[in-house]
Amino acid sequence: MSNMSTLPKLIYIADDEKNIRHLIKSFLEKEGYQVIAFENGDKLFEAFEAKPCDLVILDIMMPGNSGLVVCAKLRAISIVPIIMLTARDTEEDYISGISLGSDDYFTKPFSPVQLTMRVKAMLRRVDMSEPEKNGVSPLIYADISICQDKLTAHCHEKELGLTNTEFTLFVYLLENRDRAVSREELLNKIWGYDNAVETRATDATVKRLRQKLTQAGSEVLIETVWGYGFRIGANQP
Amino acid sequence: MSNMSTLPKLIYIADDEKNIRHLIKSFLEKEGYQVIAFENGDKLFEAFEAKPCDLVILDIMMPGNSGLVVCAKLRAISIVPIIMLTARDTEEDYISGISLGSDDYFTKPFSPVQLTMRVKAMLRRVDMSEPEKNGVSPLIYADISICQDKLTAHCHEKELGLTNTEFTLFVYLLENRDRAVSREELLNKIWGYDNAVETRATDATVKRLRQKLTQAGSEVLIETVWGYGFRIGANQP
DNA sequence: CATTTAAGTTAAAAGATTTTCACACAGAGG
DNA sequence: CCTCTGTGTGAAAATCTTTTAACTTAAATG
Repeated sequence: MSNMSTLPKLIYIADDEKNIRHLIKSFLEKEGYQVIAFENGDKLFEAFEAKPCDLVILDIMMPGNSGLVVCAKLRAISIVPIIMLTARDTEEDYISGISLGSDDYFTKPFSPVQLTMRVKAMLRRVDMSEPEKNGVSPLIYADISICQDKLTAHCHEKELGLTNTEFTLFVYLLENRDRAVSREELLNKIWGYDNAVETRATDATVKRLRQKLTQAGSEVLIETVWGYGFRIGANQP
Repeated sequence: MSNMSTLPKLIYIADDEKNIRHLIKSFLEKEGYQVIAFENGDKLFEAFEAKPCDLVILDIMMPGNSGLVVCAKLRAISIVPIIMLTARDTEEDYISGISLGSDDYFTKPFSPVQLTMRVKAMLRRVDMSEPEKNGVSPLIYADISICQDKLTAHCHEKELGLTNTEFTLFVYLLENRDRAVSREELLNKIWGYDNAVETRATDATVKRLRQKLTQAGSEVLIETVWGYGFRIGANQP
């Protein structure tokens, strides 16, 4: 990363599950952010009043004030980007109806890579609006260019029309272009930490991805590393 | 190794079979890592809470909490790389359905050399992401260069297209370029510790390897040590 | 030399893994 | 509700790898 020269961004997390808290914290710290975790939303709010941060991640289901309440309170005093976490099924419907200012939300179990991508994109965006930086440098590989803000992938001006999973997987492979990635790893990073999907789910997604790449006439290919996983590569046209 | 100047990496292993524990331990220690072995996962987890390590190797079938549970617990508090070991057949199906965060897994009996390679690759990767080291120095011998991250071998820009076994065998010979390696040794290190394959398996693999080397026009050759095994060498062109 | 033992070659069999395809299922949006 | 889309699964088909077994060739030995 080249623009990490400025101050590291500060991120607050609130989740009553110690495990999740740590998981998110370590993932984001690896990206170079400064992360402080709280065991409930009220403590986070207190801290925020004392010292505002650049982004907030809030679990909804927590002792004390619900994440929703904290979100509203935060939103009342700040436009800090907020990401909400919800347990699948339990609150999902409830949430989708309400939108009191969170900028995004994830259902558990979420994909660490996707969460990280989203955080990066959000921070990039606020970073951009303050100075007058114009564009984000897209992720480029051979004839493929990816806009992580728009979540689009282009090949020669043509949109690939990737779905969510495909996009995340593709970006992950691209970011690890210098090595082979195992199926296991993909499962954990893309699908999430306690998923219960078969390993072949990766194959299915890769297959669809390959198809779209081929259709678009890209020279990029997802090579198979037999008995292991995949690796990004390109034809020499 | 040139970048071993930093602190030695710390690796935790949990396996109830004393033999396996020691086998892995000695292999990894020979690579310069600091290794601590535990007889079950719970002890490992305790130790990890007290002092985190850089990589974890977990057997699944163990007294006390299953390796799976420990893996999930670890994953919840850390993104430390985890490698799981499973007995073939016994739990494989069971496993394939579950994937709670291990970064990789091996089925017993596994190849010590491959396990070591994988460990090295993983640690190299995390090592790389912290500072801004760019490339990994490839393993080079004569006109052959090997990228252990991509699992590829090149000769004059040309990919050799080695299979898994071929690759592992080749790397092993290359790393022991200064001596002859017996068939027995290869069988143990590459094929695994309690395999039941015929000795001829090595010959078949070496034959294919030689063929691919010749086809690629490499000057590297695998010499035969009569009545013993093989040794790497090269033509003086 | 003849003999014995080891190594190299093959091709076929056996084994694994990946790819493909069709279908089921769930959520999103009319 | 119904339809559409995105996704995961199962099973067959296609591939790719590895092992085995039979046979040939080469090296040592007396």
